[in-house]
Amino acid sequence: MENRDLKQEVTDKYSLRGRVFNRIREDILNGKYKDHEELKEVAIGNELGVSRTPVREAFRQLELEGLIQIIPNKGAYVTGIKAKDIEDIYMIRSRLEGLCARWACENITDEQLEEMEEVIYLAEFHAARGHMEQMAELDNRFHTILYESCNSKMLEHLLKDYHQYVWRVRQQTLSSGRGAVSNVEHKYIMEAIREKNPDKAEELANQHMVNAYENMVDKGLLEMYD
Amino acid sequence: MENRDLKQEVTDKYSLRGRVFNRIREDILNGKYKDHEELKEVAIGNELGVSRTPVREAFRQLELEGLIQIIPNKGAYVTGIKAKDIEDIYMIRSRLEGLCARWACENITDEQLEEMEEVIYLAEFHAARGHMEQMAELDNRFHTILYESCNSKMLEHLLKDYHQYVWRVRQQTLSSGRGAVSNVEHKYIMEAIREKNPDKAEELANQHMVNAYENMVDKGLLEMYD
DNA sequence: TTTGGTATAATTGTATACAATCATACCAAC
DNA sequence: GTTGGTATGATTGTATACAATTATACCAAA
Repeated sequence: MENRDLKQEVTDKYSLRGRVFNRIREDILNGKYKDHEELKEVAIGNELGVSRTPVREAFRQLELEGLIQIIPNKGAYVTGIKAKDIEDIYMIRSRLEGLCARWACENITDEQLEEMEEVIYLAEFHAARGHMEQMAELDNRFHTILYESCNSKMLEHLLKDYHQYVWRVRQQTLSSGRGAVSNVEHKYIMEAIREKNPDKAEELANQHMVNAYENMVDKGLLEMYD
Repeated sequence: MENRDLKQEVTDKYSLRGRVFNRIREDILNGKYKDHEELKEVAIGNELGVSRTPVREAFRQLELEGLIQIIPNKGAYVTGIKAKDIEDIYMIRSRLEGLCARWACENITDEQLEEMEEVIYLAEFHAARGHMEQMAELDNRFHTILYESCNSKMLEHLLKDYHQYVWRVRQQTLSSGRGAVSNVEHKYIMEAIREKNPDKAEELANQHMVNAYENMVDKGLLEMYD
């Protein structure tokens, strides 16, 4: 399973199926295809200039990702993200990011720790100036480093999936004033990891997710998802 | 996403792709296809009496399940389960079963609680008589009820996936004398859920998984996976 | 013997053709 | 008007044909 993500990346870049998969995934996450909308193989094939075969294969993958539902002999329907899904994902992530931070305590490399510190330092800078674009990018980088530092391809893959899945919601969260607070929490998590305190790291990372979710609820950012 | 599993089941039963998918999945989990073995589309198609198309679609799903790795223009290779994967899964499950038990406290129905109690009662009976087959089945039922009682399709689906994934290992665990102990832990979890004590339920379910894993390590059941 | 290259075979990637299933429209019987 | 059924069209399921890529075998040159 090592290199799985790398190979996947290669596939996505060079095969028609991979390009179709990414395209539809983005279109769903960005709201081009709305909830319950039917995706027809020929229509999408024509739109992207490919035949039905790669489209069908992409559909099978999208189904397992939970983004569409395929009803045999009927069709493929978009499974829009709902407020309940977001809540579930954030709670699941809270437990798993906690576990990830715990494992990072014994597996993180010096290079990763250094990069984390740099990311947090940079984020302080951009938070003070309200640079939302950069904040989103740095938040991404912090979590990606954390996921990769736990030495578990299983957990890393799972967390990256969920992270992607709620991407659109996270954008809004960060641009709603929580960026600075979030970054302070990142700093505390990093410090717990650096001092190899797994209980503290797990608890902080766990709480970090709960806070992020509660912020979204308070700001009413989930009301549009029902 | 409601009914996703149901529909999936229908697909698996009646479509060639579904049958191919299940068949290969089983063959990998049961060790017929060994680690790093190459799966060829035509060979498997001939063996099952179908063309390459349903085989290819099944491959795409198996890849996302992590059971095979597809290298573009080269082939599909079995990703054998490794001892490290099992450890990761059990630790991930420990956190998630804990969360599941917590949610069950406020969402479980009276019928589900009753069925749980029946399962535990029956398991006491069979444990005393060393009926391994029945113990495995009842363990399955307990966890399935628990997963379905949390009112989260997301978490339910995730836990069912992992549960399936480590199925073979679990068989051996239960037939190694832990069945009775495991069932007592089930009873405590159920009681915590019945008295609506989420903190206790989460902690007990969490520890239940850790215990199951440590038992496997002690009994040396993981040594064959490297 | 080793190395390099070319031809051939094997395998996957994609497109298309045909079969099976499902949705719709229309008409007849009541 | 409503119900039931049949015919038609649309859509998915599967098989197959062809293209592109990769692996293998063999031979020639060093």
